[in-house]
Amino acid sequence: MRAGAPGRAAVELHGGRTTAAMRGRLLATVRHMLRLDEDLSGFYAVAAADPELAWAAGGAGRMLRSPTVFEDVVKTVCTTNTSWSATTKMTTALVEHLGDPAPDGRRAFPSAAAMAAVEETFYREIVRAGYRAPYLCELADSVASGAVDVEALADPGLGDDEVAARLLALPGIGPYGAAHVMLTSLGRYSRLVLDSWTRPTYARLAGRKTADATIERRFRRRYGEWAGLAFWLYLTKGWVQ
DNA sequence: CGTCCAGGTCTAC
DNA sequence: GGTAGACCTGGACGC
Repeated sequence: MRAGAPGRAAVELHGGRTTAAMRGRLLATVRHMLRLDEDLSGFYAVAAADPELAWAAGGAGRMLRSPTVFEDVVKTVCTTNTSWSATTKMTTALVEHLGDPAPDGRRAFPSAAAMAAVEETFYREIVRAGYRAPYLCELADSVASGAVDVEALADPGLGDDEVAARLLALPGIGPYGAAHVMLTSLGRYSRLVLDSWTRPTYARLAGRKTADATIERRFRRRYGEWAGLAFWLYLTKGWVQ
């Protein structure tokens, strides 16, 4: 995927021939990943009245997500207590060793079944996941066996509290991970992602160090169910402006 | 070469 | 319910 003309994105296909059905599925996946059908008008209505976030009301806030919730959960575990370079190395190793290969040799992110088929030593020695190795094994096993259905967390019929509780029950997912998966993968914007990057970034922008509870109160008061998205955009304004 | 720590979580008080 | 300590790894940093 690459940027096309303003307001457009282009998808490049590598490898063999494609059928209309394949292209249809690909388009649906890309729409899903880019969250093109998301309705953020409720958020924009509030943001427009906020001098700090009025810029976002022009169309910001579509969080890129993976094709599956499982992939986002695994990647999120690989962001915890480590550097971004290590995160990319871990996820790259998963793809290179367990991913389903395409005709051109490129590989997709592995399925839960593929991840469940290898031993814990694979995650330690090849993926270099360290103490996360047993978390990744248990996660893959429970999803592959059907004991846990992480895709079901996208069900709009579920409340945020219920979804958060189920995410927190997953191995390697704590408050940060749950908030991160909810914001990026599930389109649930109420939780603030508080971690070693967002805290100091907020402190810098706000001009002073602030307790988590205070930050949450500020954003919840003004943005309610959109608090997490508002917080994220407040922090990342510099990325796009 | 030792220490610290990076987009935290879990366990045991 | 809140809070120390341990936890893999590897790059950055001070010595």
